[in-house]
Amino acid sequence: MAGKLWEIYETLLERYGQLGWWPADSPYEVIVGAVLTQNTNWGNVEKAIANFGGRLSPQFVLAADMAELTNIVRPAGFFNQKAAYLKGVTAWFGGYDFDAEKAAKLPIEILRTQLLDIKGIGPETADSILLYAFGLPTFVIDAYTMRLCQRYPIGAGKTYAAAKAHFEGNLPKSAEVYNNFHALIVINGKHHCKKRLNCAGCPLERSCAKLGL
DNA sequence: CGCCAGGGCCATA
DNA sequence: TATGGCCATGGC
Repeated sequence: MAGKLWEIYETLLERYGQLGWWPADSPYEVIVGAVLTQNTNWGNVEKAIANFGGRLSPQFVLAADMAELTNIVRPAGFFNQKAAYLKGVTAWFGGYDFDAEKAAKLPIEILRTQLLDIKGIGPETADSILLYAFGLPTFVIDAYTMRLCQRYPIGAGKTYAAAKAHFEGNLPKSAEVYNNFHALIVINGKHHCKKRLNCAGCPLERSCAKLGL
């Protein structure tokens, strides 16, 4: 499995190591974090998670009234929408008895379609849930990944679907690889490949074209 | 003070 | 199908 993509993976791996990633303690917390982090700094998500005060569970979210849930979620921004989104995705998860292993036994395309039908769950949030909560092999394309694709000459395309197809078509179909690779892209994005780029010390700098800024 | 952060919905053409 | 406005907090 040669190619530029694999080179990037190995370069990032050498720098940051295996991350085995998503900062959460349970599949459901991954789901909540995936919604709350939409266009939002992760630090704000942590504040919102902390506001649950150990009560974070599907049962609590379903039972909470909107005013309370909105208040808990407030630090993550877009709180009115996100509180409603959490209700929706949690109700869906209830269809699988809040059991990630049970859900993961279904075909991934079925689950993905179901997730995309939920208001507030778009492609990135759906793929984050499938990969990081359920351990299923789907590649997550986020702002950091698109930015990398724009600046680094790998021909991944411009749309979410094109980039996802490019990554999945040039990597072994492995949830472990997808998980770690996406995590590495995010970590490197936070350190270096931000909107305003910070190339000093970036492990990819030698071969990066810095296209589109 | 302005910019930015691990998106997605909806109206418009 | 492709843009553009909108949603909102907190750190820097």
